[in-house]
Amino acid sequence: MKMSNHYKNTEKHHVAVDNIIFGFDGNRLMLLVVKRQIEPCKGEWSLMGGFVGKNESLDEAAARVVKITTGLEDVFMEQFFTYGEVDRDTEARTISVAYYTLIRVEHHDHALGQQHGARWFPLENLPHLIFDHNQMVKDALQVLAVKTRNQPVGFELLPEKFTIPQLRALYEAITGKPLDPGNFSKKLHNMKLLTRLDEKDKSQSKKGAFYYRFDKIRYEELQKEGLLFELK
Amino acid sequence: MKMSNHYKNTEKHHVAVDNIIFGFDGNRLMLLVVKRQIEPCKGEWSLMGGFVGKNESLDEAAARVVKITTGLEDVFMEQFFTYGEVDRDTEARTISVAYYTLIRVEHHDHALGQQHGARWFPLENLPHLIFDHNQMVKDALQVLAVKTRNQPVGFELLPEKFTIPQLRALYEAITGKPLDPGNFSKKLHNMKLLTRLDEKDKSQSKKGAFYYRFDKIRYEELQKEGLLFELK
DNA sequence: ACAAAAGTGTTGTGCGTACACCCATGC
DNA sequence: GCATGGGTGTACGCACAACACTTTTGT
Repeated sequence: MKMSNHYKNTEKHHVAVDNIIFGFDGNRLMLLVVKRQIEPCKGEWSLMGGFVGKNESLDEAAARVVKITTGLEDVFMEQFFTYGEVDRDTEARTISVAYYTLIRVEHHDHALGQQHGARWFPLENLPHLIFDHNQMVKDALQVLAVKTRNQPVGFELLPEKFTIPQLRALYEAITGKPLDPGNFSKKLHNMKLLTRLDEKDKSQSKKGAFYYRFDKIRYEELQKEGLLFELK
Repeated sequence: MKMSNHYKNTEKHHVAVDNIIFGFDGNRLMLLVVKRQIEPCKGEWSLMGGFVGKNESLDEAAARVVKITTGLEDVFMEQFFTYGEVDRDTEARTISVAYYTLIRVEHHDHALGQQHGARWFPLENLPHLIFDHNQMVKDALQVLAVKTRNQPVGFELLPEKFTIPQLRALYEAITGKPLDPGNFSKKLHNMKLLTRLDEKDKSQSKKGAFYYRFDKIRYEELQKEGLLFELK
């Protein structure tokens, strides 16, 4: 353990991570929020978050809070902004590094969730959240919407097997705008990131929509070639 | 002053801001770095940064460090990532919120800069910087390059009056790729964001290139209409 | 006259959009 | 057989890339 410290006279701050955890129920984009377990604002709705530990990186802290409520590891997660207004936390100055996370709702451990007062809300019908958490959600959604335009984000939110109309519904939920079914379908096929299965979902139509799987291998190949991130 | 504090048993951390300050000398993209004035690594090259004060927001801290070395206020500045690996600072755990800033080199107060050991380096010829600062520069440049594709960033780096070839050189420096002079020129005119002056710069060619001014009013109009940020 | 850079014109191509139309099937 | 959503085909336009070509003027 190091003894001398040239920074010892400089201010220290509470640092938290807050995680905007998105899910998708097939129609609507959902958000996982929790009943806050500590004062202040104990019992109010809040994003899932936590203080950054002494020997824990930011990414580790963000992953930790996801695991606590959902039981999931290795999920898609991205830091997007750090909130540092002096008075954002009513108790004491806290700087919060915000992440958003995309998970499959059905993978999530509901028992564990309930234990921690977690609950899914549809995005368009969120309760009031503490501090600046509602703003964080808005910002996260916007970042997600921008990403969507250039990158095939969103597969993380769907089941292993999904239909193109399901994927379209997800994109409509993210961007808030209707998409042309035909064009969407063709675009996806052009990307060649999906593998069609010999099975149809007939719950939505008589004809039925083919199930697909996301072709991760091909995705990684394309990324290596830099084709996806490149807007040309 | 609040006495009770429910967070009092939670860890606190040093929090810094580091600012990637870009400038442009007409040909090359430049970076402002300083000789570090505190231990550890005193005397080594470093990004301009500082610890976040007790009653100071992150944005305020980032603006403060810009002003210290350049004398400038109200510059274009954007937070882009927070670095929180446990060992990134060799002295003590420090979480750093990184910003990038675009300034006009000629506006910058050189005397003030020298006083603080500041110096401009061309981006392609940077010295070794402390900690993860070289990585920060890389990341900042990539963010800037992505932004460039959808938004007319970069005017902040040029003088009031500039020629289209100058602007093109800047974009080439940011993206690292050559651009077609003719197409670039036409594209800019189509945007209608520039006002042509009755004056030419003949230093680069016999024919001379017209000077332009950035039409901020028109820019703000377009932004309001959401035309610029929209990739459609 | 010539060189050299600024800038315009011309054409091809690929992609997104709009939308008509065909397909499969349960009722 | 008809309604319903899934999916294909087609036509148009725009934005961009490629590049030939004109303009300007110092030497």
